[in-house]
Amino acid sequence: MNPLLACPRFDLEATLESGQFFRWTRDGDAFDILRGLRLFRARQRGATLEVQGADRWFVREFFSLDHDLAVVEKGLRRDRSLWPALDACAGVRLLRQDPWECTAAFILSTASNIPRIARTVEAIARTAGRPVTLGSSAGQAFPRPAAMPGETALRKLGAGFRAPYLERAARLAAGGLLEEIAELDTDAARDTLQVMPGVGVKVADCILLFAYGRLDVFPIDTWIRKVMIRLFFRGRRVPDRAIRAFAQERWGDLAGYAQQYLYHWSRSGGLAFPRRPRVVAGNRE
DNA sequence: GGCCAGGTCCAAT
DNA sequence: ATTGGACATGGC
Repeated sequence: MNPLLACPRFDLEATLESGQFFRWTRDGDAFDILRGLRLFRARQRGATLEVQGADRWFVREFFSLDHDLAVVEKGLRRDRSLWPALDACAGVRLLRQDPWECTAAFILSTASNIPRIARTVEAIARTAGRPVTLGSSAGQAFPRPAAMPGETALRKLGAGFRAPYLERAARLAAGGLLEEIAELDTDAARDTLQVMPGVGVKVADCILLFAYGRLDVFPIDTWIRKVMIRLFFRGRRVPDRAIRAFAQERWGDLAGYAQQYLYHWSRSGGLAFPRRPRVVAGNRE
């Protein structure tokens, strides 16, 4: 009844903690995961994944266990500058999230932070989502576009200035906008996503990378900008398009993984950004 | 308390 | 085409 599946080069915990997905909780050595309308539980033992509440196919798809991380790592290792990030992110995979859920979360992500995004997403689900259960644990799925609360309610739930964006985006999603995306090439898909209010280049790229498996996109946020400028542009300010062009040319279809590793690594304190020189007891650090 | 936060929108160069 | 400020809310 509980599927076991092989998961070579996979780190469940690190993947969930890498900031791409917000609907999970830890329960001892297991994780409760809400993906779309499904609640399932996963526990990793070495290269084996034990799952309750979802079939193998669903889990394999969600965790992108079909991605060949050996190829990803080998390709990215050509860049010495990526070694620390690669070492820190072994087994981190890009997920295939529910497109609407991912869209909503990243509309909420603008000028915010992970704990707050997760909190607001959770609040919306508690208010408007369908109850889902798995054995003794229970949760609420994130509401489908048509069931999203209105602007006023979203504000009360902590969406802030993003509330009207989210409401209008939900309307567009309910009209089928997100179903078109899969059929389009990446540039057209990005343009189409940006029709939704609150979705600019960065958010669109996150959606493409985290929900549609477009591994060639390279979302640039403040962390990535900082780390890329430091690693590859000698600390000189450059426009985002220069960073994108660089990533695209350098990493191609691996750019998405490069981004995720750089993001997770830098955010977990990896780069050891030189702190402002501190003067301590007359000694300079 | 002011500043910044997984940006985007809009108006003014 | 590029640049600057506003936008809610919360944490430090």
